[in-house]
Amino acid sequence: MHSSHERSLRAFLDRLCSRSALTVEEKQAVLDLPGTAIQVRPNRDFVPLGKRVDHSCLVVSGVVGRFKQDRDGRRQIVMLHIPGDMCDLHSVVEPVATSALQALSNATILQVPHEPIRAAAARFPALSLALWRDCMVDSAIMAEWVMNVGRRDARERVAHVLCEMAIRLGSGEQGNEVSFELPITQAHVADATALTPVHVNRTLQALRAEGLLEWKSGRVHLYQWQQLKHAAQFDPGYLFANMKPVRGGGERSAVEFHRQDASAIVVT
Amino acid sequence: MHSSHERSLRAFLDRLCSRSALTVEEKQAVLDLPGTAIQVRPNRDFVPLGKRVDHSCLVVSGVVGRFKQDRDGRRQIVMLHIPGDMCDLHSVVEPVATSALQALSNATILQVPHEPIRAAAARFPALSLALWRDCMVDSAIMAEWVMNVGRRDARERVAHVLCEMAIRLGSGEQGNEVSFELPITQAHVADATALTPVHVNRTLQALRAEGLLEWKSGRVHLYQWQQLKHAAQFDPGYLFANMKPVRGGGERSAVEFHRQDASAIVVT
DNA sequence: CGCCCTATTGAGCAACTTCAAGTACTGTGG
DNA sequence: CCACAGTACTTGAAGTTGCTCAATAGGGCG
Repeated sequence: MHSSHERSLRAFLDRLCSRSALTVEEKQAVLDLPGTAIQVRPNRDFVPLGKRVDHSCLVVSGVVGRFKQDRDGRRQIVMLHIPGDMCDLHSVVEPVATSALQALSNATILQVPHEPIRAAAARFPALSLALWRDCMVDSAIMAEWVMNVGRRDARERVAHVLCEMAIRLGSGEQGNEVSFELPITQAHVADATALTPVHVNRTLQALRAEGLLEWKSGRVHLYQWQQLKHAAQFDPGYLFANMKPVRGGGERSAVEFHRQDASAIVVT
Repeated sequence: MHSSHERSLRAFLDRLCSRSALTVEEKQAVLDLPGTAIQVRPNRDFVPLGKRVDHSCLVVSGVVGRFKQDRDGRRQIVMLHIPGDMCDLHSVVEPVATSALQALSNATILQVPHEPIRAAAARFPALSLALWRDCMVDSAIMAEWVMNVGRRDARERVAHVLCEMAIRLGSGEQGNEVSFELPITQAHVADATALTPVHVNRTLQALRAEGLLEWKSGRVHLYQWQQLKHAAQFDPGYLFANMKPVRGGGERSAVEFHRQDASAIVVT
């Protein structure tokens, strides 16, 4: 029991540490957070719209979507969350949910109460900044999604989402090829890209026909990573993957500044 | 000189205090922040994409847009910022800009260096949470924009943006009527709603023909607020306006919980 | 084997775009 | 005070992308 709980928190800690340098004590404070694991069914809100919550939801396994819905039933996924994401971290400072959370596949969620998170943040200012920073990466992703859904055509949109998932899941590239598990349906892709399921289907067929990808039984193969990136107009800078973790706010000496600037946030 | 500088910071402090309860010392720490005011020309980046910045930009006057652009020149505004917004606050924890900042009208910006902000945040944990919370409101707005641009039709999109601006600008309602200054062009609305300028024009004409609004020489009149809200499917909860400011993370006793829940974030 | 969910296909349609021209502001200099 | 220039706004007609509706095929599981 306890070991799986700690493994889940470690995934979250790894996420934090990929962008923020933390001390041993700060890391331990994260690993010491309490939490209760729950199983959630696909396609049912586990955090409904407008709900005031007193815990954040760490995705342990599965894929989670943040949903908006209007009175006509039109749905939009505004964010996808993968294992290691604290999909609800913002609720630490703003506990009223402005979008619903729903699993897209069977998923395990670790509910981490806000109080201990706030206590740790208050005790370690650098940890507070790390959590804040994590939220800002999600924010940068949503900004990119506004662009994706607003200005790109169907082909670019679908390709872009897949490129993003490839990077966020840390899929190992082998040459020009990338592959990863993505246990979601075409209808979910439609909700994420603001297309209809029918059109997502046709778009995927076209990409498949070009030999750019394959997607069956929950596994995506991107056969021509460079070409797909280009087709999607995908520039991974906004994901802040592969960056050098920074301590505190990211302040740096003039020397460091020059040394690092050229290679900042470059992901091939 | 100094009095205008302090007035600008006070606008930002008011924004913070509308959602976060701060002590006198914390408030003073905000007002004591240094900054240099600059004038920026419309339609030219004052923070370019990919730039590493060491200050945040407080909008003193005018309207500022966060822009994404692709290699074909298609543009998307992912966020609008109004006076009192620290449009760049996220750069305190993530100094590399993933979108460009551009004024839409003549604007005055107060550049506030990161270092003193971080120092104040480290000294006052509640202030740190308040800043974080402010960023999360922007994040909630962007989530709503994904929905706006993704799933709503032209009429709803345009109406929704105007409703949002009405609330954020704190426009006084008189009965069913709202009015506010919005010094931006139809082309900017097109960039924000992911439409073409031509179609924005036609959409505004239709709304005007219905008697829902008037927009001339930079002033917007919404004549039928309730009807427009309905037409836009606008629910202002995501703006966290008119909420009761919370201390720290927003933790509350069970008693408070019940007392407040019913009236939380209700904006008519 | 049969059910349910997901994926696929086809045909007609609608919303929004594109291109291209023309009109009305707004501010500036004479 | 008017003429001019530049920007913003408006109009029309034709073209496309993606939607809607509806039906069929495939795949996993009890």
